[in-house]
Amino acid sequence: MSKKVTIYDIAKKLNVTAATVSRALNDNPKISDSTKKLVLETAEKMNYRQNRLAIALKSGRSNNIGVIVPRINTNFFGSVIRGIEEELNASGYQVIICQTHNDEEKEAENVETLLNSQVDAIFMSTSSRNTITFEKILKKKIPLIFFDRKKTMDNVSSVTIDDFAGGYIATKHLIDQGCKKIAHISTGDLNIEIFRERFAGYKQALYDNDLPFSEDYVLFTKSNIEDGREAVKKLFSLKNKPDAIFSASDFVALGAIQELQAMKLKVPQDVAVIGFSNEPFTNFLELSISTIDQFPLEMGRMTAKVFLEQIDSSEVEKIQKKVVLEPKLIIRKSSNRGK
Amino acid sequence: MSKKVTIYDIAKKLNVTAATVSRALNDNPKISDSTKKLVLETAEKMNYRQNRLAIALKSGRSNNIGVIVPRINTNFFGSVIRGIEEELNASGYQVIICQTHNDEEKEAENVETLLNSQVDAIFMSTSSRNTITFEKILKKKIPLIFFDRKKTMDNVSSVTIDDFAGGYIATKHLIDQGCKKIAHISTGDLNIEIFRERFAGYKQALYDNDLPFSEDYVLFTKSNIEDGREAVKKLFSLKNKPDAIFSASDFVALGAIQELQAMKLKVPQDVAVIGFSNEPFTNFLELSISTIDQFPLEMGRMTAKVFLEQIDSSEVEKIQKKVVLEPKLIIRKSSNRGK
DNA sequence: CTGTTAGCGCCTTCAA
DNA sequence: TTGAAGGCGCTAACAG
Repeated sequence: MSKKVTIYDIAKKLNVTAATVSRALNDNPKISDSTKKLVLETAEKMNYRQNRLAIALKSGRSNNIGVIVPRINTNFFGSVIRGIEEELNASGYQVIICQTHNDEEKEAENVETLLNSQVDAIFMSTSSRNTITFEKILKKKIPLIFFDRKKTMDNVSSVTIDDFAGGYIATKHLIDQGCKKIAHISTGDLNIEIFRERFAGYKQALYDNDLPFSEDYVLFTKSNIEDGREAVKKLFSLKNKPDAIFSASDFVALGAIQELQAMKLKVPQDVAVIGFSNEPFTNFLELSISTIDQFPLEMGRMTAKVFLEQIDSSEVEKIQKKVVLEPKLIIRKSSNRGK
Repeated sequence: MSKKVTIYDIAKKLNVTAATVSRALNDNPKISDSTKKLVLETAEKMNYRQNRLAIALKSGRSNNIGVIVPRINTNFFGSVIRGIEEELNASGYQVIICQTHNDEEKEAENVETLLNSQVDAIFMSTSSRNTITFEKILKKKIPLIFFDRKKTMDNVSSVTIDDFAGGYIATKHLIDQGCKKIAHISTGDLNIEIFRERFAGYKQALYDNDLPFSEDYVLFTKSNIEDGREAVKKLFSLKNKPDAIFSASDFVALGAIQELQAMKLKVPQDVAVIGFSNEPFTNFLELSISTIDQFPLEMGRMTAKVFLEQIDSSEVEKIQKKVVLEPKLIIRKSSNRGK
């Protein structure tokens, strides 16, 4: 009652061959309705369950997709993965999760393992500087799709938001509130495209509105609350203090606000603040935080869709699709001076 | 350069047999150092990568673990999965994620698919009332381990927190603050053990401290902020209004506090509030919310460990281990009246 | 419509 | 120490 039931077992019982059983199970037209029905019934009765491993080995397709993220327990990545899982599951795929903790080596290991597992594609939000790991994937002819933290490469699809636009509209919004001395706190280094883009959007907005750009107003930190507090301490020790902060992270924005309030500065009157990501907590606060929505759920769904389209299409031409979602400005109390 | 390299390819190149290659690759002692070295080098050179599917089919072990949760993009489940992935990855396992959205049918489907995929174990936080799905798993002799939302069954391990204790210490804490009319907002129905336990802990604490229990003070809702607001409206339309609320969800606690403040009631002076889960946002608020920490990361790690121990041990006796973590009371502003 | 055969990539006896 | 052969469970020609 516990050992595995194979198609041979049910073939034996019915005095037919395994091929017949296989055909019946797969709705193959070349089979009589009577035997098909018989097979299906006994399969049910014997509690048969197909072995996807065998099918995978035979067909060369595992129906598994590998997803690599820095870590899974953040709202952003959790939501992206949720979107991926939902979309893919409906098409019969399963999702294998890997975390890198922003470690390049770990990321390379994960890729290696996923390739060994014969995944049909790899979706990733990369933490790597170089691209050799990715070339390994492409060499294997398996689709690689970036989401959020992409790397610009040929033959690779990606789903991102327009981070430049995100940085731009965030900064423009602060300018519209009357701010003239806008600081920017960036998280991570500029090797990561998304942060480089947000920074570029910030600069462009300043430029377009005839505001000077100052190196002193740009800080690079990690993405923790405490980093936000530290950043504010530094910014407000300058002789020429800023009157607004555009943070590339909601957590840093929160820390910044906490520190500003500790310094008895009014938000948004004295200093307007806007974050990035629309983490749920930004809306729970008494002083709710303005931010940029990245639509992680849609990003995940879209990533899955891009893959599904890609495999549906003729293998002849490799499609590479660069989907760019529009970020959305969400104005809340931390930056709203009522125009 | 792109087609799959198998052990046969490298065998051919070396004029040996695939078996020899296999042995070399697996550090089999029965092989000369020279050929082993040669094989390893050419394998490297030819960019050989083992096919885990084939090994899985051969060995009957896929080295994949299925994890089933209601949904992945919450801090709690995200953190549990993170813990699981970290612990398991170190032992060469990969994690396949499935979401149920609290739907029993979906859960059954997920189990079915995972079994077909020959996962070596299933970890789950169940949304089901009945246990027939689980019996299918056990019949297949593959380990089933519950975490958080368990179902009491034989031959099944589980890792949970002591939800009874959680409900108890939360309620006791409110009593210690001088509250006498303590309401309880439960999320989900009482078919889910964790909520039943928290509720039981609440009642026991009242009983032990000679406080009366009243049905009027117990509400069942979903787990959204809005539900918390609604619950408070109901509770405060009673003639005999409560002076404290123990919510089984942080989100509901937040909604409750918002509504209380809207009603011009002081928290914690007029009404003390405590939530459950220690969602990060509870600590970000100006009026930080007291809560019960469930140690999700540890829970995930422990779940993985229980599994690893289980397979290491002799197969003869099925170990079933019921690990119960101690929840921790976290006192913050929403309930702290300074004794 | 059904049976036979072969093979996906690997490991593991059993011989040599 | 190495080779030969069989099989994990399934599907896909190719026959009949």
